[in-house]
Amino acid sequence: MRVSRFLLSTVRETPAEAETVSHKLMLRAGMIRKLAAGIYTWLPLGLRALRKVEAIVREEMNRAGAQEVLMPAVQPAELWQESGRWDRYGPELLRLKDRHQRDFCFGPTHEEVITDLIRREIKSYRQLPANFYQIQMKFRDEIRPRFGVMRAREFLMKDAYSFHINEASLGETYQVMHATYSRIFQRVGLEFRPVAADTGAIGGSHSHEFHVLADSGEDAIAICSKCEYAANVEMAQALPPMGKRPAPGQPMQAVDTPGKHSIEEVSRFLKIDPKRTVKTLLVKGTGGVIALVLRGDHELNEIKAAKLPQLAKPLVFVTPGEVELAAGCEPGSIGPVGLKIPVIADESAARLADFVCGANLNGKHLVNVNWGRDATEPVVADLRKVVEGDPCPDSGKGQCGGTLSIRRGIEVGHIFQLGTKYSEAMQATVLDEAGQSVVMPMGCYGIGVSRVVAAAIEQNHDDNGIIWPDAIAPFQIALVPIGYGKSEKVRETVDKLYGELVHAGFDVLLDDRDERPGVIFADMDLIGIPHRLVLGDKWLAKGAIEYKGRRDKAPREVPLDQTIPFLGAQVKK
RNA sequence: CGGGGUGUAGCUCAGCCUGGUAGAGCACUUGCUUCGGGAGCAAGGGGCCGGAGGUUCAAAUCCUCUCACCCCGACCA
Repeated sequence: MRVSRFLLSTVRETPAEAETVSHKLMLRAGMIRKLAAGIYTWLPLGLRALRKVEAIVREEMNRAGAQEVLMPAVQPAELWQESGRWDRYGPELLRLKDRHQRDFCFGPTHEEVITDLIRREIKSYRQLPANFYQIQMKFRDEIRPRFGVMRAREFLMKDAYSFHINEASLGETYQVMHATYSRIFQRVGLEFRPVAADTGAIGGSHSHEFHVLADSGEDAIAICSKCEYAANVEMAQALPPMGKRPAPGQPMQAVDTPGKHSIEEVSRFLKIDPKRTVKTLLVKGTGGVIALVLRGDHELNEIKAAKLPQLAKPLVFVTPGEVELAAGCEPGSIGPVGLKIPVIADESAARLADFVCGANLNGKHLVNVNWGRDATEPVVADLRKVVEGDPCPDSGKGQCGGTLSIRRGIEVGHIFQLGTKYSEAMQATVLDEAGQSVVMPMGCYGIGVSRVVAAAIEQNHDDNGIIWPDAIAPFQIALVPIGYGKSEKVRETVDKLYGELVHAGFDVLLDDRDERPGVIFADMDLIGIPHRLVLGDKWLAKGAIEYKGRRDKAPREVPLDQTIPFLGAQVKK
């Protein structure tokens, strides 16, 4: 492609609306333009990257034996009423009426449509297992679209749905999809982790999210230094500390801590490690108020806490007034000693001896407190968020000896074992070997294709712009002539080389504009072309060409007649 | 949906407080010079100041109402 015939809409100044790096760079590089909140046009440059991601996804899905279909974006309400989601999905479902006032929606996902299709088309266990996918625009009327295409309302998604005769078959396909997703993100060229995820409202036994690691990611992920363990921090199990609780030492004693409330204030005032203190949080239980106790340096994991049977379903903290009633003091001075309400302590807090806690009296704390002796032995549970350096729970496979580090991630894929949630509601059955009607267990597997593009930029950029991984770069090679308009020889040589490169199968962008070199270099860096060739009269005289990889600090010289084999070795296909 | 903010040239913004002929830089067009890291000079095109009402002799500016967009929270590929 020649730049003179390509819509290269780079802008020097960052549009005010953009906040994140990928959003800024996608606008500046001329990849996308906004039409409305969360709704974007993909310009030629952006679409090239998007299509490359799409192609990799399609190849790997096909390789995994999935069949491509294309389902309608607009779907009749009846299907959604049948699955029960017409009412449950809420305002995120964009609803519309046709000229006959019949209800439709713009598909945010396609479980209903595929289940309807399959219950009509598949009758026998002989046709199973079967896995169908599509790559198609979805619409979700997000409360707050942001970060450009990272969280758009309209976005390109690969969604796949598998159907099975039994759970064992579902488990097998799930493993295949897990491996397929890993291949996909590996090929795209991103640093990623499959992460154990909460099955939550959707139910089912297994779910993994695939996260691209990037500092700007919205999710915190705990990753093991030694093994493959990775989990959303919300999910990551905190192992109980090793060994037994030490025996009580000193007798308990009340101390004045005037005006000191937070753990930080109290521990600094008493010159004590926050690890020797506990914090007490009061929440609503199914009966009355319940106290949750954590070690001072730990934070409550609200997801874990909400799962405790003793607690009210959405986790609710009590008001300061209710704290006064239950503990007899302000929130900064609560402690487990003498509390008349049930106490649930995190494993680490329960393992402390001679610790510091609030005295349930304003301005006072207790030191050398011990469970059993001073405070009632608490119910023990895993309540806290894991922190950097925690031992790896090792997916239950024994001790790997690694420690956890906390990284940020962008969720680009999610795989689920759905079970029979939809097939049951919509009566998708087949006959098994014995001629019995069986409800098909299902799996579903999504990849945010357009989000992958943004995530790739979040992970790969510098001050000058995007740095594409070779596999999804809109162009692999930037061919930059110096003096294209002036030097007949340069033009001839560059045109010839361009033809040869294209013939050799490279995606080449020839910048044949009558621009100063600085402008061209800046543009090529901004749009992130991973390999750059520069040719001018001074190189021609040497019979050589200049090559620079986008990440390289300095360019190097390549004999002109070696250009193609040289690039063959440089460019990853 | 709650809280905060912004709408003026294609982009980034000034002008608004204190009403009186709509501006700058970048981008765009033309010419000349320049030519390995976002050039210089000159000339030019481009605005219903988000929209609707009002106050006033006079409104980008003051008032009311609307719409759109952005940022912070709960959701998700």
